[in-house]
Amino acid sequence: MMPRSSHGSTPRVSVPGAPARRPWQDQLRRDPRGFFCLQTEATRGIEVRLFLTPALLEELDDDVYGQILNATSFPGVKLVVITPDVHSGYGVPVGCIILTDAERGAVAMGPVGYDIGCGMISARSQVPVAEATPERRLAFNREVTRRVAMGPGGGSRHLRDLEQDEFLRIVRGGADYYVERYAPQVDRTRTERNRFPVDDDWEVPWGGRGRPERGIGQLGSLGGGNHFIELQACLQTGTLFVQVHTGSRGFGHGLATNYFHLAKAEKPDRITQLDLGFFTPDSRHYRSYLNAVSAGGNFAIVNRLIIYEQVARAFTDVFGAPLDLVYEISHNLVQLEEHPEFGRVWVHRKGATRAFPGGHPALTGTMWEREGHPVLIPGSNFDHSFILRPLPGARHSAYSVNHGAGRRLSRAFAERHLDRRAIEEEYRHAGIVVNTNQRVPIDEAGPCYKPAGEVVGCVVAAGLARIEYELAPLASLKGD
DNA sequence: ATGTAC
Repeated sequence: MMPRSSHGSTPRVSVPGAPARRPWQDQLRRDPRGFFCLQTEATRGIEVRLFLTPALLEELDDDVYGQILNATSFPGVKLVVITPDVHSGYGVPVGCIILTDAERGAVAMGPVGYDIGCGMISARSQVPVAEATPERRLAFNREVTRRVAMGPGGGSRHLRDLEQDEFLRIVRGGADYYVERYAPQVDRTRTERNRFPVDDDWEVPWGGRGRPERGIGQLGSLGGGNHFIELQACLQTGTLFVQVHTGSRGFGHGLATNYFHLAKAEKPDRITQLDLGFFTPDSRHYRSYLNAVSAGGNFAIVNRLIIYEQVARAFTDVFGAPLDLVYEISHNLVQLEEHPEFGRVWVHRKGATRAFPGGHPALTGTMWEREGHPVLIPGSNFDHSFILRPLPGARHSAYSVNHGAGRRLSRAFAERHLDRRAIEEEYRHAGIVVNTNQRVPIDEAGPCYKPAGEVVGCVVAAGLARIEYELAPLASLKGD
């Protein structure tokens, strides 16, 4: 039996204090290419493209506007794109893409964030959905819980006591090194990038502010917050899928913290928080920070591969069949790309996912060159997730789409106003097994997120991507 | 996001 759509029953919760109409909305003009455009004195003449439905626009927090203006404030910005899952971040919105000039522009820190390289990995099976009985959903969660550490502070279970030298080889060599040395069975062609290049003369700032060395013992651990592992039913194939969301743990966080303090020391008058931190090419830390992003990105990729292997073992134990990797991709990075309108640019994706359609030069010679690479979009653990394929229209959004449903309720608001018992009962009724005790982290529950179908619908309507697979949650694992 | 602030 195919599970029914769950997102339709996600209750709309009105956000208190949001005025019915905000003046900045009146400055938006509709562009015939399928987005709203904001280009004013306040944006310094920089074009901001907003991919939003009127309803999603209506519910935006007031401070998102201020954060959009922050996003236009970095030196050498050429374009800012807002995705339909946008919500308030720290200084720039989560759900934005910032293009800066590759030769003279800034590489900005906030638009990469603390969780450098955070992203998704998805796998599919040929196991019919009916095999996932309630008992097996719980068994799957138990088997995964045995193999993967979850929650803040969680440590590595499979690369314990890693020597610093070997850790360095991993964060320098990325998936190329990891797969060759540890996991030759993993298909390396199914990652967004196998390895971000790290200069030989760059050194991890061991012992620096942020202490990135705490990441050494964390390879293969999930983390907390919105990181998760999920067993899913695919509506198109009628088979089981699995999806993982995780990032660079204490390593990326430590690197981001370290370089933020260096940026602050350089421009104490201007840079007061990570979100406003940036380096221009004349900074002595410019190349060094880019190396840190590469190393953090490599950690995140390998972290996802390790967890995927463990989840695949759990899956095989419970369902007696293998998982096949679909794709691995980040939504928190800065990468050098060639853009038809803007030339060579640093593309910062903060809660946004790369979306190269078929025919994009960067895909030439890969298995994705005709149809584009898969794009992995999680919904909440009470809602559907999606695997998309980019379309040529994605050139208007800097070859990017959203990264999820987008938060709608703040964690604090959720803790205060959501009814835990009622929510846990809803999950039980929907047959969604949460962890091994059905305890739903309340600040991560379904109502905390926008309806994924509405958000993805906006991306589809704008011609950025098409839906390849829609996935309903069966079992959800979250730390913390 | 994060050995959950300075």
